[in-house]
This record gives sequence, C-alpha cells and structure tokens, in this order.
Amino acid sequence: MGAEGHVDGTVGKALDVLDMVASHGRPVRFSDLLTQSAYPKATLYRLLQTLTNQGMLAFDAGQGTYALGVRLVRLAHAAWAQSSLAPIARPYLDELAEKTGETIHLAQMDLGQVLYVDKRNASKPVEMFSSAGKVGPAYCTGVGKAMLAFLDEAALQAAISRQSFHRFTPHTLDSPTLLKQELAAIRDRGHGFDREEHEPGIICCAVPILSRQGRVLGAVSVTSTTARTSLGALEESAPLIKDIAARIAAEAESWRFPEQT
Amino acid sequence: MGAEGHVDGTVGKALDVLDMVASHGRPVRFSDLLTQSAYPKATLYRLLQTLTNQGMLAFDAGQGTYALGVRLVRLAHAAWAQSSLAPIARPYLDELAEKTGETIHLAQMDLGQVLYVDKRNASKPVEMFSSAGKVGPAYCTGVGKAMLAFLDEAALQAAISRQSFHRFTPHTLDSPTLLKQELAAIRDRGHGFDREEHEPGIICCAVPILSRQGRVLGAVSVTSTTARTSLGALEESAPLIKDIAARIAAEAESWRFPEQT
DNA sequence: GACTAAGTTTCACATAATGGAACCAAACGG
DNA sequence: CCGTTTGGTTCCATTATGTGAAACTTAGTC
Repeated sequence: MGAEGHVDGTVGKALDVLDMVASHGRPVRFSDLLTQSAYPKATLYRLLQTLTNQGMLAFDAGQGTYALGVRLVRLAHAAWAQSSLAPIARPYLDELAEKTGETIHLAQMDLGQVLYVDKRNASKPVEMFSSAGKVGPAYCTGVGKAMLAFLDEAALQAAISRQSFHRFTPHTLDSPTLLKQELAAIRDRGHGFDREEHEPGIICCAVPILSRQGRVLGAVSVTSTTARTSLGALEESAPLIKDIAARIAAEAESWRFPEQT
Repeated sequence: MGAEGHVDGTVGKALDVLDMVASHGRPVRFSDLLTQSAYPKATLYRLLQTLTNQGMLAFDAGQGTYALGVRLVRLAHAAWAQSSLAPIARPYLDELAEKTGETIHLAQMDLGQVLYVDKRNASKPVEMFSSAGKVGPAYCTGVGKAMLAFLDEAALQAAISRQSFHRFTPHTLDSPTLLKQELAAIRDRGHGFDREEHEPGIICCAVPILSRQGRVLGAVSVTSTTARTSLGALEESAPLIKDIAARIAAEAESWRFPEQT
C-alpha cells in the first residue's frame, strides 16, 4: 500500500487515472502517466486497460496514446441534464440574455471551484460544451464569490482552503482575509462583482441561486467589458438578475433538486 | 445483467452502476437500482458509496436519491475537447450552417450507435450540450448510415448486430438486408439520406468524414423538414457538405487524430 | 405497539487487485 | 551488427479488497 490519502478502492484509483488523462488535455503516452502517477507500472497498466475496455479511454494504437473516450461524453450528457441547473435554467437564461444583451454565465460549485454549466454569448451565439464543463477559480470570479458568500461556515472553510489565491490581475483579492470582507459585503448586498479580478477588462455582476432553505444551488452572472460598460451600469441590472435567480430557484425547488456539496 | 459481456473487475461494475443511474434520466432511489441491478444489496450499496465519495454521483440526503455528479460534467468537457471531432470541426460547421441556413449535425460512432457531438440549429441559435452527447440509432439516421457505409466488414458486422431495427416510421429500413443495399448506394454516391426514416417529416443529407486511410472519423449532415424543402433540393448541397467533410478530415489528420473503434 | 419496507452494518470467506521481477520488442549507438 | 537502453506487456505468489448472506437499525403503517 502506498501512502495514499482517501483514494478508496480500485475505482478510486481508476477515476484518478481518468482525471490524470483529462488534465493533460491531449493524448498521453503510457510512460508519461507512469512518471507522474506513483502507481507501479503493472498496476497503472491494468488500470488503463480496464478503462479502455470500458470505453472511458480510447487507445490510439498508431501512436500508443490514451485519450478520454466517447462513453464519457455520453455520460456527461446525462449528468448535465439531470444534475445541473442548466436544463431548468435555460429559458430564464435566454430571457436574461435577451434583456441585457450581454454574456451570461450559469455556474455551480464543485470542490471549491466554479464549474460553468451554461453560457449565453452576447455576440457569438453558439459555443457550448466548449465552455460548459469548464472550471475556474472561485475566489476571483463573480459567480464564485456570489456562491462562497452564502455557504455555511464549514463549507466555506473547506472551499477557502482549496483556493490558490493566485494574483491574476492587480485587482485580484489574494488573501482569505480580503476575500472574507468581500463576501460579507456580497451577503449584505445580495449580489457580487468581478472587478477585473480574473482578467483585465472583464467585469461582471453575479447573483447566487439559493434554495428555500438558503442552500447554494448555483449562481448567474452578467458579464461585460470595461470598454463597453461600467460596473455601475452593470449593477443596474442586479434586480433583474436577482429576479431571474429567484425564478430559477423556484423552478429547481419544484423539481426537487438534489442537494450537493 | 449477463447480457453485456466483459464486466471486468470492480471498476467495470462501478461504471455499470453509473450507466444505470444515467439511463434513468432522473434521481433514483437505492431500491429502484437494487431491483434492476442483479448485484446484491450490500455490493450495490458499497458501489454507490464509492461513486458518491468520488463525486461521480451526488446523493440527495433529503430524498435518498442518487443522481449523476458534477465531476462527470467536468470530465466531459475534457473528453469532448480532446477526443471528439467537435473542436476541430467547429469553424467548418459554422460555415456550413451559414451557407445552408439549415440544421447541422456532427456525429461519431460509438458502439454501433450514433453519438452527436455538435450541432448548429438553424432557427434557434443556442441549444447545445442538450444535444451534444445524445445518442441515436445508426441504421435510420443520415449520419449513422453515412458512417456505416464506410466501415470495414468486421466493424460493420459488429455494428449491425447492435441495431434494433425498430420501425420508427413507414420509411424505416427495418432489416439488415435493406440496410446493406442502402449502404452500397451510399458508398457509390458518397452521401446518404434520411428519408423520414427516424421521424416523420424530418429529412437530411449526410456525408461521412474519412481519414486518408479511409477510416471513418465521423459524419456531418444537413437536416430539414419536408414542410420546408425536399430531398432533391437538399441533395444540391451535397457537394458543399462533402467539401466541408473533406476539410474537417484534413484538419483532423494534421492533428493526428486518435483512431477509435 | 406489532408489522413491514428501506437502508446500513457485520463478518467469514474467496476473489480479484497488487507489484516486483522477468520478459519482449523496438529503437539506439558504438 | 550486435549489445544496450527505453517503452511496453505478461507472470505469479502474496494478500489486500471486495463480496454477499444475514443480522440489524430505522422510519413508516395499520
């Protein structure tokens, strides 16, 4: 037994390997995985074999590389449809996009990170999957902070401990202390901002989607650029965003949405 | 579930359970899974626990139901980006959509079924993910038949054995014999049709995407309705679709696309 | 307050994962 | 050309891991 943390059982390891392949972003050689994996040769090999048999990985015989398999895409569709807010929120996002004419993001919390599950792009219409499924930092995005602000103490602590606090721009809040102040302000206001904290020139106004019991289900945001508008102007649509968020929450509630951490 | 053969090891079972949850399409109770799973109570229970720990499933304590977890959505993004034609094909599909003004599908083969990986919708712009990741029958869709037509004998045989040949409409080709005739015609022509074989009123013209060695990478189709146009009219865009398919193939080639069965 | 259905835990047991080492096959280099 | 390295696959004794019948604990019912 290697000195591993909470990787329970064989499936844990298998999924770990999956993640490893995913993180590379392109087909990987066996040896690449071997060097970074801590698993012994034979074990890793069998794990890869199994995953390939199962269609979770695709092996390119020509190049000897492994890539994520299509079975994953199929599963993902189901996952997206049944355990994300996206299908429920769709019409509301459409409405918000039309009314504001700006880019809309719908996100959920996933292990301290922001997981984007849907998007409406102002100018270029279609462009999905490519952005749905993307993850981003929680501490320096509008949706991230909006969700963090309404987590209970334990969950917040867990989430904060997972943040990297990398300083993307001069405006990034790069410490737990600064972040907590900001979160308090967001709780008061009911909405948060991204003041070019993640990318220069990109600003947004975000609102959490809360269940009746105050549980954080997700967040919606309206994004724009400093070139086109200002934070003040964006804030004017805060009531509208809140309305949309509330309606999404209500709909989710009636659909008996599973609680997730 | 003895029907499907090689359930290798624990991960095989775990993934099997995942599929089971996915197939329900909505949160499932433990007992529902139990009745249909053939796994004994305790085993299924532990499997579910593990998957939940791993974030592949989300457990709703309030209702005692399991749903697919968000980790899948995250993985899917990577899968879609690295092992599907979609990211490569995107600009070409845009072009095709613009030129034809019709609905465009991009599909790949997955275990004898058609897996849609991207779509451009004529009228309603955004509506993705909802359809990317969807699967459909191969024997009665344009993209499906276009791909089947260019499989080698072994792969074709394997694929055909997986078809249900359900008679969706009066036009459905509901036997291997009929299908094989049609495939020969498609091979000659270089493009195939859907003559309302899957849904009444829906027709399309589809072209396979082939690698230089003749391997089937996927297929593109232009879809419309009998109300709006005719097969003959659709066929006029066949050369255009072929051109697009060829360009996608070329691009995929240069990107050293992994071969997949 | 007995009865049932749904979910969770236990525990003796056997299967199935483990990993060091041997093996094979290309590529390399002298 | 033949020894050597690198990258990948298979063996096999060892034991950790997963197994599932049955016991148990809730939570609902009548």
